Amino acid sequence: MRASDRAYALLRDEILEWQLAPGTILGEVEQSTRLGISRTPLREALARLTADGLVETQAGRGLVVADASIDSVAELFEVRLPLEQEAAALAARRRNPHVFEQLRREMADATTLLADPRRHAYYELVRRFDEAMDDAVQNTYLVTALRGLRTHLARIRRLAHDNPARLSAAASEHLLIIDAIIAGDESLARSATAVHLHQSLRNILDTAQAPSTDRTA
Amino acid sequence: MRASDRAYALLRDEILEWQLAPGTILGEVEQSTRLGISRTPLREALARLTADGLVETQAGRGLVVADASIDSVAELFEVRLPLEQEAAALAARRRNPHVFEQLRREMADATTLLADPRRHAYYELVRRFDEAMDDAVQNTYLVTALRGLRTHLARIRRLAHDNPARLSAAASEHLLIIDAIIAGDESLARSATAVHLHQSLRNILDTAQAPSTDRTA
DNA sequence: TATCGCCATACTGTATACACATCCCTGAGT
DNA sequence: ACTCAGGGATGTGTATACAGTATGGCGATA
Repeated sequence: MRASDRAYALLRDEILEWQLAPGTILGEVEQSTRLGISRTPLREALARLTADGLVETQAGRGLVVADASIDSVAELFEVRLPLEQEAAALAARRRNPHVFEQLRREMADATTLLADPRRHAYYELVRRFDEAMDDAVQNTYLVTALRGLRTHLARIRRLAHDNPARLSAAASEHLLIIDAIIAGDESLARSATAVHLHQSLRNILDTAQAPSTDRTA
Repeated sequence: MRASDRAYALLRDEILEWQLAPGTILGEVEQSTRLGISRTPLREALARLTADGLVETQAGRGLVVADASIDSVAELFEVRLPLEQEAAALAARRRNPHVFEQLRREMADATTLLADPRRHAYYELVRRFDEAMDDAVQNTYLVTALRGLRTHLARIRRLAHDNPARLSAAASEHLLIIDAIIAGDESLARSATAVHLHQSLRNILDTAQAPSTDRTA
């Protein structure tokens, strides 16, 4: 693997996991030294992160980790809703039923996966669901747009907390979306997606650490 | 201006204007020599173009200009419709009326602008309309997604042809969208956007050079 | 004659050196 | 004491050199 790829993946992870806080200055010399590579591949990594919107050029200070707060989650969902709805509708139209029937079986068993306190298997299942959607949609522009949103969502999600009850409910919502896709019911796919995103947003806002003002622990 | 910026802007223009055909191999040495810069800034430009989706890595051949054909325009509009609709609705909700009232006056005069056979002023007006929308929407994620789509649309548009009749009709459609935004009518903004995109797509498909099969001149 | 293997070449990926701009700190003058 | 100018240091942008890898051609052998 290329050094620039490793640098990109590492910095991306660190930003998404808030190990690099918003506003952190990303000096080329400092970061390349830290990662044990030269400035050339590091610059390439920073360029990609900038294109992703995870890094911004702040006048005078050079590149900094892009700002992010719970306030932007509403903005994010404003775009996510129409895109995920369209994706679900297109998936319902073009899906391979077998793929989603398999996912349906696994999602119906989600309770089992949620027994694990780390919930690794559950998140992996959701990831495979997203992947199956991307594949079924057969629209590279849509998938590209959704990927960008998911990146930012992953970062902001870290400010909120999942609990087993919410994840169990989310699994049920996913199940309905999958049913709609299998049935080829575009209208239901849109509605079920709207429901899921609504509940997801509510959970994030309800469990979020307070924005701007310090939380009173 | 940085050399990498110039290289990016130039290559981007050449790709959008089909001076660099899809599949063209972009060798680093060849291109950096042609543009009179070293490989370092050229690589940065190519990285940005890759992020834009205008350049792809083709296994074995390195970087090539991304494929594009009239076939992908349907895909493009599948994403464009929900995004532009949401943008129009948000703009109707958050707009500054004065900005759009000014645009309305100019758009109502579009016939005058269309007298110029190069239609420079007309395209400039449409560009300012898009800009006003982006500003009114107040959602960076949505604007980013739309910008990406517009880039690809600009490239594919070159395969079709505008005529004065179509542009005049398009101006009327824009006018209705602007009216809806000024009135704060989100529903009408969505519908008027759907109408405009439908007609726009139809025009592109009707006037497009034949896809895949050679046109019989 | 066809296929396999080897060698030369070309190109990408990385490191490093250099040029230029900018910002901050210090010192002197008002 | 405050301000402005100069200089040093730090950092980005670009060029170039070097290393490693992959590819294409050519030759030899079956």
